[in-house]
Amino acid sequence: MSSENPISILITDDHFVVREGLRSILRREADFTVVGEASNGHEAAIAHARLRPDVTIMDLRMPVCGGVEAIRRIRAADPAARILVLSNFEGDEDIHAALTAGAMGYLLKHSSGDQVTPAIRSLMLGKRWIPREVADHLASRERGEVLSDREREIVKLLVLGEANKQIASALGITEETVKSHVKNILAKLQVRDRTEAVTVALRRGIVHLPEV
Amino acid sequence: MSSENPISILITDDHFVVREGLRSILRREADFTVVGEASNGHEAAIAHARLRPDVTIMDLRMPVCGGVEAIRRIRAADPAARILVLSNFEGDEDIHAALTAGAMGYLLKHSSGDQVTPAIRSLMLGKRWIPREVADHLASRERGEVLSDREREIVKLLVLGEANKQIASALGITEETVKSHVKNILAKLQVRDRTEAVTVALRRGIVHLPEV
DNA sequence: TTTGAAATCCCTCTTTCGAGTGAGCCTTGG
DNA sequence: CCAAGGCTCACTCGAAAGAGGGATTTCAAA
Repeated sequence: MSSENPISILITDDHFVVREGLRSILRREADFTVVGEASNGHEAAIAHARLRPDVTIMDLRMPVCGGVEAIRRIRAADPAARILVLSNFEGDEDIHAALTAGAMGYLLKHSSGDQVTPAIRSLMLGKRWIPREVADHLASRERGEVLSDREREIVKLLVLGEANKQIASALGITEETVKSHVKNILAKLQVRDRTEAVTVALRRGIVHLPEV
Repeated sequence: MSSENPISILITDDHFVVREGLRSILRREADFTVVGEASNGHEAAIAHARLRPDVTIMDLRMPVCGGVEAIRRIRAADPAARILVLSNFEGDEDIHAALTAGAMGYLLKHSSGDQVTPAIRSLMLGKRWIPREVADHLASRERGEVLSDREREIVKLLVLGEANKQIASALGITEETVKSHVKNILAKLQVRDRTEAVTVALRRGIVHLPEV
């Protein structure tokens, strides 16, 4: 808009090509200035503290330190920080985690790309930017039942293929208790068995595949 | 190199930001010309037939039609086509499928980005471009046992959480046969149960999570 | 031709899962 | 205070799953 108030932007993404693409898109706006880049959540938090950008574009799935954790840290240091998530993933859990951590906007990478600029301008006006597509996923989470912390913990072990007995000893509880939790998880996720529970949990972003 | 022989490039990726990033990177080379873009495998095959680019940059996981299928089609129409895969995923199965389909190079998106240009130049010299990181994954596949077509088919159903009985009726075979296959799958993937088999298969790119 | 791998099927046996039911303890929020 | 939900455990029971044996046919490679 006005060249008197350049908008400073910090880009966070572990993919070089994506960072480059964002620079290219943002360059088209005369009042946008990319003041820094980070390739993981840890770097992002440090860079934000130093640069205090008007807007931070944040990927979610990054090595070392994920985007959600970075959002938490940044908002803890600066509650007014404006953070725009740009993620591949549309799991309702990812979306919810990012927004409750303090993100003000959420874009999907496969969206047409002409949304980046208006999203940033929206955040600068103090308004959120949540596309309907994203909001729908969030709504589906509210409708469906939410796993408790303990249940989430169990799902993580289910993903590793652990048997109930092993989960029990890992968590220091009885196998009966594990079975009880698993039963509740199956009901909440509306699946028939633990294997389906794993794929649904992965799709919804409740847990992620272990790296390598 | 020489401005007399501009190298024409087709970009295929479903993410706008990535396409933009590639354009930005390729623009720096005076003899590179991006002649077209495609956002899925189907478009890529059509665009390639029309444009006959010197090099095609290809993502693997795309909606409608995946990259591997696109590579097959393009190479069927033009066996000399030079295709450079640029993928997030490092599952040994993805890598193997792309290379046997006819890809001449394989880059990972999280690589530093300064590899794109040399990779293209390498392909133009008729040489492959397989980073050690990628080659290692490929080697790990060769070491480990490879699933047969039938076993792969069964794994797809395992991912959906189907019970042996349901898999049996879906494939028109006996439950005993399914159990036999599952047993072999567990042995080949070196896992304890079907749930772990699912996560390992997903990590290795043997199967993918169903969309939505 | 022999060898081997893949796919099919069968049988036994043990372990694990998951449904069903119930119950005690603790914390949090009306 | 009390209800609600989360976490814990117990017991039964039928249904799967998986280990461990074989066995057959087919088909392609050595």
